[in-house]
Amino acid sequence: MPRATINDVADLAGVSIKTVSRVVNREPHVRDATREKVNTAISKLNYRPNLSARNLASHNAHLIILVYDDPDAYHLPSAGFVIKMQQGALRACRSANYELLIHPCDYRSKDVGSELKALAEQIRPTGIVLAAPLSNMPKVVGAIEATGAPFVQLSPGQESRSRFSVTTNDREISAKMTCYLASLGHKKIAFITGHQAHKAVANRFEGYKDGLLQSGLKFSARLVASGDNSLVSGEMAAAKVLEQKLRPTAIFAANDDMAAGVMRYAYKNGINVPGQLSVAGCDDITLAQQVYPALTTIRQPLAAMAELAVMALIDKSGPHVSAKGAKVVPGTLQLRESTGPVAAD
Amino acid sequence: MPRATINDVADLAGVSIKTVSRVVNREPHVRDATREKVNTAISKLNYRPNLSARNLASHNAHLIILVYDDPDAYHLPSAGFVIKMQQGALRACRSANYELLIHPCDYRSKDVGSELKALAEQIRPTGIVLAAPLSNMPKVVGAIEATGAPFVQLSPGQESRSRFSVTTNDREISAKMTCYLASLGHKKIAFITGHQAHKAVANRFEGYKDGLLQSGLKFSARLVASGDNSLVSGEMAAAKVLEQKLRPTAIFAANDDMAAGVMRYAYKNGINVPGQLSVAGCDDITLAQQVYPALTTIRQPLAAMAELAVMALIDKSGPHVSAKGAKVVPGTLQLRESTGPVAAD
DNA sequence: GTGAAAGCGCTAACAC
DNA sequence: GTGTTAGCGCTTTCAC
Repeated sequence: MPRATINDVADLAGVSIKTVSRVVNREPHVRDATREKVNTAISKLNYRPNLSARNLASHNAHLIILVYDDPDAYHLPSAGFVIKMQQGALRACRSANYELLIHPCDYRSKDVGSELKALAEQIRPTGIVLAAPLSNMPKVVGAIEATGAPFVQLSPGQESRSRFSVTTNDREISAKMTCYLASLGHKKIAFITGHQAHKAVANRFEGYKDGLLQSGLKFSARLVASGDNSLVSGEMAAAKVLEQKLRPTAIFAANDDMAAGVMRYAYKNGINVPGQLSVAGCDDITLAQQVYPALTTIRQPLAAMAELAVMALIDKSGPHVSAKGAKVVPGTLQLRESTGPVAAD
Repeated sequence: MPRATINDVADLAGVSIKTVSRVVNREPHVRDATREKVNTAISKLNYRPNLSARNLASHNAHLIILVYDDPDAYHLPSAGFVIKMQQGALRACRSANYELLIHPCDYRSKDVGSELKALAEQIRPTGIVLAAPLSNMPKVVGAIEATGAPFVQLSPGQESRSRFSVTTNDREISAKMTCYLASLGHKKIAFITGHQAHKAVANRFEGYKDGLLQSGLKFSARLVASGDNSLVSGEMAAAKVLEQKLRPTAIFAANDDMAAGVMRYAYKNGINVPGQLSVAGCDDITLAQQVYPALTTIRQPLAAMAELAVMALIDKSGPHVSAKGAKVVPGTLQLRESTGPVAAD
């Protein structure tokens, strides 16, 4: 049987289609009795509004596009990271009866800009959520801005006063983690930096330096190694900082994957964690609880951030894209088993 | 500026909108010269067809819904598992200019059936891809079937002749893995079963038994422990089979998460892998290469399966939903470092 | 409070 | 080969 239309409902309820439309869209100015009649007809006919028709007439696709770097293309976002984002975005979409379209892409491709431009023009979504590191690439942001589609940047690394973004307190919380390690008695705390393209991750390095300062510790370049956010790079960075005279007793990695790499190095080389070496990460992805011992890390409120971003796009109440500026959802320390007091010499 | 419509293009090219429509949809019966003119106008105006209008007129949403169990709700699908599925589905969608809508849900909820029914009726997608374990729940499958929406079951565990499904050779390949372990000299090979709801995972247990038979080994219930697909359950299952007199020298887990749990147990208890214990998993999720030593496992061609499922929904050529029956995409053994020859006594 | 009429931008069916 | 004419099912505008 063909699906019931707004006309069928109107006929059955003995009203005009406009009234049905009002009821469906929860508009005011409908008498309760009328509303009742219409609702009865709706459920009797099992009526559901046709989205395409609604979108065509209202010039609103009722659709959000979530754009992020493809976990397969490189090792930037881990699968758990993406899933968390999707969950937050979906939560917001569902509560407002919007649909979510996902669009992973390769941030390294020359054409991301035009690819996303075409996407926005083709779909004409209600809004776009742009995840890091795409959110901190001027070419990408510029391309989307040019289409006129409303968009929110997730963790752009550096806020723009003229756009709307949602971030977390990377720098502050990283300082706090560093202070925590120092409070355990660690004097030589190494840091593994993350991927170049990812500005938000770079902020964590600044936080590390802040933390050293706050704890009265001296910064040493020899206690810093660079990674690219991947587990292997963490493993190699661990080798670099641990195979030298100035040997750290704690390592703080800019993300969990690299921290897991550090633990893998420790395991291979018979170094006890946290007995001989404390390890801390950042993000709190699933992996953090799968490694042994479970990883002390910084819980990044990714789902909440994505949810807030979508809300800003679709909700009239609450913070709105048009407001510009940055909304900060603070992260928190997750103390687990991979960190402990410094060993007596 | 408002977006160009098909009328603008027709005007500029000096043809009718129908001709423009033909060019856009790559229909035949258009002279090359005319096509050329239209294409020029299209790019000059940067014209993109309005999807809502197209869908409304053509009664096709050009949209696929991917339904799977929410990784957050329980520990059934790991994030990597979901991402792989999404990637395959997206690949197929993009090549055909379809959009993908994701819909994670909780398979344990009483209302999944009606939830999915409402979804299908509301969106009226071109088709639905239903992942395991939802794909093997009669209530869920029945609800979707009732809407009349075309759908494909992913790994339903047991094939139906009256529906279309895409599966992998769980049983055969698990037998092969068991034989491989036996070929390394292992005589006592334990198995950790997976989650009840997941029929496809149960097939792996059958494959394990087949493999024992093929290798001339005897099945013993004491070498079997049950898990629920989660890492912790694998850890507990390892404890069960290893803390007994009939101690296995190899453990084959029905998925990678549980295999990682086994390795975690081994690590905690000073058991060398693969020196004293060989460990094998199934799925080949990212985690398999993140644990140390890297996990020998069965590579499940999840992306390929999802891609094939979507193709069946949208592509006229190639296998089509209407064909019914099951398409099998074979898995393969991934030999890594967690398995080795049995230790001399 | 409610309704009538006019589209939204496209495809389908059929004419030429 | 190409064009004309009707809708698709809804929202919008404005009248009452």
